[in-house]
Order: sequence, then structure tokens, then C-alpha cells
Amino acid sequence: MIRVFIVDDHPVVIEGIHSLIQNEKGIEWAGQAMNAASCLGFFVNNTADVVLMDISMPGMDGVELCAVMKEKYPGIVILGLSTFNQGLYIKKMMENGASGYILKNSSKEELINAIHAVHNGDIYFSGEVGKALTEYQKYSKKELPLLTSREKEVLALIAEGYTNPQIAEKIFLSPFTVDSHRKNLLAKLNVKNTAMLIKLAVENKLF
Amino acid sequence: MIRVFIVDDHPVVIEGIHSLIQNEKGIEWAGQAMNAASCLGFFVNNTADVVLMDISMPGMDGVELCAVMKEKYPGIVILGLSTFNQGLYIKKMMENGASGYILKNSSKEELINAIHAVHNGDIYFSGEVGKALTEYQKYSKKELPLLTSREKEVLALIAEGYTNPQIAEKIFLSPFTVDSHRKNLLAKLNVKNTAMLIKLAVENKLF
DNA sequence: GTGCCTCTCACCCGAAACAGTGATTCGTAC
DNA sequence: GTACGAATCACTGTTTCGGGTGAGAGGCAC
Repeated sequence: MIRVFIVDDHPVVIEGIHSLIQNEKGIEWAGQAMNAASCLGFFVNNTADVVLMDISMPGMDGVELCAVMKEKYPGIVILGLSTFNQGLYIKKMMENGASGYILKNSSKEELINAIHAVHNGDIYFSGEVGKALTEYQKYSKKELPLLTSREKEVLALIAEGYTNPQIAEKIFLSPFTVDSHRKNLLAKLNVKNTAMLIKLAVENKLF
Repeated sequence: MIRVFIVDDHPVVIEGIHSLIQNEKGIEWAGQAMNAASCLGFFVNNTADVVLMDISMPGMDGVELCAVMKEKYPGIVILGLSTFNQGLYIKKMMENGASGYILKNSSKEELINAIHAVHNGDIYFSGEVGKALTEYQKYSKKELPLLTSREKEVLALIAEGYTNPQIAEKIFLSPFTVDSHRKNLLAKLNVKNTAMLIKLAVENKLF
């Protein structure tokens, strides 16, 4: 029996999901909350197996609540829930420990499938959400000029904290040469100092 | 009818999966390849709906091949496949556009489920893999000292490429103060220059 | 009220980064 | 064979960073 708890600030949604999963064999209604605080309060003295969690709520939002819940109760599985389909939030939610994500307008089958899948330890995204996520990833990849192999090599060493002279010694080059590569990196990637360079490099996995 | 293609350098695995999915209604065997080059060759004149792709192969590995395939044929869905269960590779594979991931010792049901799920646009991880991924994420989060709000503020501005004097002007502080915060950041996070600082900050989302 | 931390400001100094300019070698592509 | 980019090296400045050190104001805890 999978005990399902729901956190959502919209009573309509709670009601809707409640009616969808009641009478569903293998699934039990554990309780509900309309904000993060109530949710945390509930879990002081109670528990559940799967938490359906709205991504946008007044006060502490789902993304944050998700992190707190997984920190306190790592065994509880969280399934993100939202009316809108936004890659960035989904990604954040996953990074905070959610096991899946579905839209509120999912069919009953999708909802039941998702609950069983995440309870089973699987990670599950409904089709629409999966699309948004991959589109987001594609979109978030900026078009960046190609770096030469030497440049990537130098870039990696800069990111590890080596200075020009140290890099020069490490890869048997003149410090002047390393400096040249460094300047080319700044110019190519259109940034003005090391901080921007490394931020861009890490975010876009340039090395 | 879902046409399934498999890329794996182990004939045994190809044979095994072939026998598992043959006679499975709705699934059709599109072909096979034992390395990245053969795979790319096949798709010049042919196509498939779902590609089961080994993560570790001689020459170009699955992670890289995955990126190339999704670049050339965005419509083709890729399902990662591996004997071992390593969070880092799974994450990389997903970042390169894979839609799911299963282990080679998955049951027939799991395999069929996964194929249908990813073909449907869902993202699917089998339970064991999901566990590895979340464990990896948990593990990869280093324990870092807490930064004060001012420090986070300064850190964010450094990451955007501002110099100490510019930051000072921006948040109405003395350049000396900004420099102090900057030095505290280096000391607290145990790094020795801006490059390491920003790398650590971006990787751990410190601001 | 005595610690402890945060935030603030200050100065010195050497090292490193950044800007500008220019040059040679080498391979590859047309 | 020439045109181009990658890779190499060189010099000169100016700016910024990073290490060390110190100190005063305000908040909070015990």
C-alpha cells in the first residue's frame, strides 16, 4: 500500500487528485497540506511514501521544500507537480532530490503510473515534461566558438587554480605562450576576466 | 511499431537483447552496431526509433556518440545501457540527450517498459539506476562552509566579472571591504584564486 | 558583559592578470 | 603555393589580485 501525501496551495487540485486516486487499489491517501509549513508539520508525527508536490506555492516554494524534505526524510519519494511546464524549475526540483515530475492535467493513468514508478525507485517524467526538459537543455546550450585543444587544456588548468607560470611548467611551454592562449580564450568567449571565463566554462562544460 | 537499434561492443549483449525483444509485439529489430562508427554509418541510409546504447565502448564511447547522434538526428530516442551503475556517466549521458537508462541485467519487463516509455517521450530510469543517480548527486555535494549574505552577494558579482572597485561602487562599499569579503571567500572555501573560487561556486551553486 | 561573528574600512607589497603589439613555425585546405 | 589558423614565443606597460595585518562598530548568545 503506497501512502500518498499532497502539498498544493490550490484546493481544487487537492480535491481533483484525491478523487482520482481514491478507490485505486494499492494507493492510500496519507494527507494533504496547502503550504510548506503545514507539510513539514505533518511529517513531524506522520509519514508517507510518496509526496506529490506543487512547484509554485506562496512562501517556501516546492523547489525549496523538496530540498528540506529530502534532507530530513531521505526515504520519502517526491513527485513534482505543476500546471506549467518549465524546464528550469523541473531541473532544480530534480537537483533537489525529486524522483519525477508530472503535469497537473495528466490523465489518471499517467498519475497512477508515475506514483508506482517513483515508489518503485524509478525516475519518471511524463512525455510532455520530458520534452520540456530536453528542449530546455538544448536551449540553454549557447552557441560558443570552438576552442582548440591547447586552449581547452589551458582552460582546464586555469580552472584548477594554476597560474600562468605553473601551467607553463606543467605542459612545457613558455609562460608567454600560456598567456597568449589565455588571452585568446578571453577574446574568443567574449569575457573580460578569469571569473567570467570560468563561470562560462563550467556552465557550458567547455573542458 | 517501434524500431529498435542497438550499439554495443559485446556480441553476447546484442544477442541477448535481440532474443528478448524478438516476438515482442510492437517492437521491431532495426539493426545493430558494435562501435560508434558502424552506428553512424547505419544511420546515413537507415533510421530507427529507439537506440539502445552501451555507455562504454572502444574508440568513441557512448557518452560522446550520444551527443553526436542527437545532434544529427534529434528525433531518435536514446536509451543508455550499461553493466555498471555509475552516477557520473549516467548524468553525462543524460546531459548529452539520452532519454533514459537501464542496466544490461534488467528483466525483460523492464527492458520493454523502458523502450515504450522513452519512445512515448517519457524519461525513464530503472530503479537501481535511479538510486545510483540520486546517491551520486548526494555524494557529489561536498560539505561546504556557510557563506554570509554579503559574501554570497560579492561572490555573485565576482562571477559576473566585476572587479573589486566596480563591486564596491555597485553595492556602496569601500573597495577595501569588498577585498576583505573576497579574501574571506578564498579562505573559507579553501581555494587560492578567483578561478578555483568560481569553479567551486558554480559547481555547487553557492549563489 | 564577555565572547564570537559579521561587516566594515585601511595600508603595504609582491605576484598575477590583462592589454597591446608583433613575430615565427607548421600543417592543412583550396 | 598561398592563404589561413593553430601554436609557439617575446616585451612592455597598467590594473587587479592575493597575503598579511590590524582595527572599530554592531548583533547575538550564554
